[in-house]
Amino acid sequence: MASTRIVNNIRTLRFLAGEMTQADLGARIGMTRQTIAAIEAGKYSPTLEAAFRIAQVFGKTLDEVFQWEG
Amino acid sequence: MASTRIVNNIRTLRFLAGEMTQADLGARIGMTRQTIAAIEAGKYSPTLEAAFRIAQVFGKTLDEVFQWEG
DNA sequence: ACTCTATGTTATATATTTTTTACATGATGT
DNA sequence: ACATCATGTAAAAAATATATAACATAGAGT
Repeated sequence: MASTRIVNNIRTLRFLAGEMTQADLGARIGMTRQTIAAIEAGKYSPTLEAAFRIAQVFGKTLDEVFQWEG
Repeated sequence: MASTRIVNNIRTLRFLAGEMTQADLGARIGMTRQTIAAIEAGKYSPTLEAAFRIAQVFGKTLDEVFQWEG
């Protein structure tokens, strides 16, 4: 359960995108709502490919969506 | 063996960083040289956390190191 | 020719992410 | 009160990433 040191603003981005739901986001990128929830909660860090797909939905770069607390 | 659609310039960055070796890079971020080799070759996409560590070694942002062929 | 060093590659094991299924709760609407 | 919807959460299975160990090759240096 190694909670990651990566934070993200997916929640905010969903809100700004017309209150897009976790399920909607998941459906758009072929991922379940549970996985979206876990990533938002920082339970584990997604695959780079998953991260790219998420960022693309919001038209953002990776670094705009995810930040690393080195 | 689902080869990923993510490309990277780790190889170039290693070269520019004084021909840093795969083993050196791996040691710096706690990863084996085999894993570095596989990532360079695009055999699979790294974890977002692994990607952050790699980018940090070269002082680059994620998007400068990894690009997505959407 | 020999010895290093860096890299490629493969097979197997371990760790981590993601899916699937299921149940729970709070908010909203009828 | 009831139904619906978004979210939280958890356990087990499936998929994927990473480690470890081993063997191979090509290049540089002696």
